[in-house]
Amino acid sequence: MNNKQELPWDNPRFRNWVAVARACHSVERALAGALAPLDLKPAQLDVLMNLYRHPGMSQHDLARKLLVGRSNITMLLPQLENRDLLRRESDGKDKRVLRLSLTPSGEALLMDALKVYMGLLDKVMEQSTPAECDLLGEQMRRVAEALKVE
Amino acid sequence: MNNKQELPWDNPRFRNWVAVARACHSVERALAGALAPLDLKPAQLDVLMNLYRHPGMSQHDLARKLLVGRSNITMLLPQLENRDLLRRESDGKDKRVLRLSLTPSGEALLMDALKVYMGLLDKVMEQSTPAECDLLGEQMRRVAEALKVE
DNA sequence: TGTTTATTGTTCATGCTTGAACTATCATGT
DNA sequence: ACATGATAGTTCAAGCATGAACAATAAACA
Repeated sequence: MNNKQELPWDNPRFRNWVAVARACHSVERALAGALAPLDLKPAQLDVLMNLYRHPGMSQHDLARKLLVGRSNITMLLPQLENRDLLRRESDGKDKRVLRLSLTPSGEALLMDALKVYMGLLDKVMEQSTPAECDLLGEQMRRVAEALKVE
Repeated sequence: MNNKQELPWDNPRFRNWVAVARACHSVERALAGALAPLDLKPAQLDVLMNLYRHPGMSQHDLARKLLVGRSNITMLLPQLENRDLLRRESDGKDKRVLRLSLTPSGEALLMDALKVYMGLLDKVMEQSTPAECDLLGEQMRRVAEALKVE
């Protein structure tokens, strides 16, 4: 009756997910270092990326996209707004919401940051074929989906 | 000359890594919620897991394993020690280091927490075959390795 | 031996994230 | 129109993680 027989480390899901978490953590920290010269942090880059793809977003929608509290957005945006990287314009129809969009300099900084990010990912995923890479993304999208609605 | 042609979102590595990061974030938050009844946080679970597998570790080694600063460990351990989940015993040969090990109740709590963790992973990775799962882990170990030595 | 350098763990100030309470605005239903 | 409830954003206190500076100890070497 050795309980090691049922240890999670013998389970593929567990063992491999631990690797996912570690890799994610490593990349996050490496990204933070690589973005430092741009005076940008990963969380701020996430904001810029989402505003680039979804201009006119509200803060609430942005918070949901980033899986983060609304108050976090409130604390995050003024820094970027003061650096003239994004605009917050109040919606004409609903005076509660603020519509977010990148300024040209915000877009320019985003492009620089994305080059940095891509450089890091190219180095880090060098050994994965495009097919493996797509399979990876597919699994991860399923994982995120499984946690979405609940 | 549309710069969208070279946007990172068209690049498999970028697009799929974004999915990895999002999934990781989701699982982390779901795990935090699932562990709440045990009054345990993901970072604390990481500590218990590592001490279970590597009893007698020093705080420095633990910090490196967890990809975290030493001061973080210093702030993290007293909570767990006060709950009688782990012991810190000074090394006889080197009076600087503290040897860490789980107490029986620490091990018991770890087992409970692992059941919770496994339950979450089973739900979340339900759609991935063992082979896919292993490939996933293999890629992630390569990613972590690529960031290791530098 | 004595001096210099490295390493372990701690302390502390800083910044980030969270969740709860709050205000202002809109939507619903009577 | 009016009451009720829902939603967007803010404020605030609390908890975590970080990195720099520090004390104690060990290692390297003259």
